[in-house]
Amino acid sequence: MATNQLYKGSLSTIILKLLGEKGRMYGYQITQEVKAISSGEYVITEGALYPMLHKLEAQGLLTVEIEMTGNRMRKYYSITKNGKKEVANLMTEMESYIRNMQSLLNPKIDLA
Amino acid sequence: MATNQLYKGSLSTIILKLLGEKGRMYGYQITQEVKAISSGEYVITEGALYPMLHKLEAQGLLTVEIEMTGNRMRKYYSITKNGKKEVANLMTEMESYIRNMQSLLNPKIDLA
DNA sequence: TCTAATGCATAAGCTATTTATGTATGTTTG
DNA sequence: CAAACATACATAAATAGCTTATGCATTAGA
Repeated sequence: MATNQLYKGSLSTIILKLLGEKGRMYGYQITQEVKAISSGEYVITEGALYPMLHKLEAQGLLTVEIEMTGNRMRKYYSITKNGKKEVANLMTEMESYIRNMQSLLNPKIDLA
Repeated sequence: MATNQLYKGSLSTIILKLLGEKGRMYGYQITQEVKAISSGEYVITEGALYPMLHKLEAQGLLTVEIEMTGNRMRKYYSITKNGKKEVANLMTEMESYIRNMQSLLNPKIDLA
């Protein structure tokens, strides 16, 4: 990973939002989806993903169902009611963050 | 700090960009400026600020001049040529981050 | 005169992450 | 058909970027 540090702190927001939009997804699928949407610029590492999924489940924001595709296990995650509340808060924080960054970093806003 | 984790990783970008725009600033002044611009939503702690200023100086991205205002010390920082190169890279990364977040979190973009 | 603000600094601890492994199945390719 | 790569889960150690806590000193305000 020669990538930048900016994505730190946004993983839970991304996971919850994605599950809120797309319905059930399994871990590996989330990594592929995020990589695709970000044009390969954000690659979620497994060491970050799986502990985060377990944490969100432990917090009651996600539920999990294990399914077998042939001999291969998949753990499908879905967002809970509390998860939906939480994602709304996280989205507000993200919007506020982006707004503040734009203020801080683009002082040349055209107010004309 | 009950604040969110999203600001992690953006401190160096903010400092360098601010110094690139405003010219010389001292540490405390940076914290006040950032707090004001973000409407109090981003408060840089001293424990984060000063080590970062020292790090950026050690990397040759900032230079420092000590001045006395009466009996009170101020350390004025200015951006170097290498700092300007670096801030350009960091800005590109920030723009890319924000673009990717908007793709990931606002799937309902009007393409109409 | 006590408190808050200004202005610097560092050390310990926390937390989200990266890096490094590990296990196992399925698919592609030389 | 064997090796490499993709799929799919998992965890532990190390790292990075902070927060929290503390310290010192000057200045302004209640």
